[in-house]
Amino acid sequence: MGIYEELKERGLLAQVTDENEIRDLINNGKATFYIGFDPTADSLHVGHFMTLVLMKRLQQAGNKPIALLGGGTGMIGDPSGRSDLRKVLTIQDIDHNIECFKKQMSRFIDFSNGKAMLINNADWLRGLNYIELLRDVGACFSVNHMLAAECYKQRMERGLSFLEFNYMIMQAYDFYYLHEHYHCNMQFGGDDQWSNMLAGTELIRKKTGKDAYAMTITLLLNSEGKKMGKTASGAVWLDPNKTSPFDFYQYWRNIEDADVMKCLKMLTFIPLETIKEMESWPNERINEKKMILAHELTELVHGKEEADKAEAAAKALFSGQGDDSNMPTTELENVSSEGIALLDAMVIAKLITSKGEGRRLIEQGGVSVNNEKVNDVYLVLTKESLKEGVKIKKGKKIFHKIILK
RNA sequence: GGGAGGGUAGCGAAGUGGCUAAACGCGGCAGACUGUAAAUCUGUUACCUCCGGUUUCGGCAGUUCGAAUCUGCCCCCUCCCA
Repeated sequence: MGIYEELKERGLLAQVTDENEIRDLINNGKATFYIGFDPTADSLHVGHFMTLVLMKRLQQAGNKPIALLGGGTGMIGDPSGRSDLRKVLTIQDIDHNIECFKKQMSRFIDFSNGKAMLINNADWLRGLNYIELLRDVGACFSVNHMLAAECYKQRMERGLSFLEFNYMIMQAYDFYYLHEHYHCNMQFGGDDQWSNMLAGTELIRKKTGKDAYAMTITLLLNSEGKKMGKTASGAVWLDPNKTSPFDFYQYWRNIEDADVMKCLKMLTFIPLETIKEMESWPNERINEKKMILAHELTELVHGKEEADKAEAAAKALFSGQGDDSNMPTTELENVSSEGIALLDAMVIAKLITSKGEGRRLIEQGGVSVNNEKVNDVYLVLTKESLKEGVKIKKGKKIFHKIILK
């Protein structure tokens, strides 16, 4: 089975421009493909994770990946599928975010010995000359055609700025540029990028008469049709300082039953035969599958050691066995001799955003300290207990240790 | 440039002088039931030292004993005409 068949089997492929050509290219390691990442935040998140995993798969199959950082396109902001205007980022933000992305990417992609490239499109986009670009590239685009694109549909009703409208042109130009300078013959991306990617293949055809290919990856949606990797408090990040390995593990440990097999197929490197076998497991083993998924993904992102720790911590907390020394912890300094009010400690540990919320939680019986339910809103954690470390449980699943430094 | 309609809590959306910290729905959080799942039911959902007090309805300035609600100016958005 070639890599193309494997990707298909895993449910990763959404749309392709030319199935036969693409199969031939990637199965035989002839593709130099690029995937773009716009630096909209200072860390990659789960949405990027899937594309990184895909890059890795293709690299393993002998193809050459180009990770294109959007230092130029990020200044415009992609309107695809968005209902609102993106916040315009400053050049400092963008460059900072790019540095953060670079560090994280090398975990997944092997950049050694020219096996992969990391390029920033700021290198050519920021220096473009408007008039030249219009004559050179602008002439190749039909506004009528662009307006008909699905990705602008939502925005046609609510307003689309000229700035954002140009995003497609910039992305197409990237593909053309990479095609000319780096022999890039294929582009991958999320399915929401399809229109932008097609614009690129068309531009290349018009400018050079050559064919280039595009392929999109199925967006990772949960059984309710929402994008995965989002929680109430925001995205699930790959940066351990923004989403701890424990929380990352728990995110996957807690996914809905209906999504487990899909995530195993799409996100892990577990061989398909093994996954098929897991599919036949009886329903009682559903939690086992979730643990495998959570461990596997945590290992990919944070390494085996962190994954083991997260798993041990989870086991300790939820089934009372194993070691609880790895649960998320906040260290306090300067606690007065009377100790600190539980509510204050919870605010510091970011378990609650206001004391009002904390009071409500306690009144509703949602807080435990060292496995004892708290009834007193004014409970004070003594200095002595803090030296040993105090285990706070919020709701059913959130555990946090507070300890005196 | 002209005309019309808008901007209310995380989102959607009521309210059009005091009874409104602001209906309702979604989302969120917690409780019950469970399998760290889903579904369901219940409670809760601005902030504080929660008796009580403080700051909110695009912004600023007014009218009034009292304004999300009235007036003026400004900013932003949508639609129609040019």
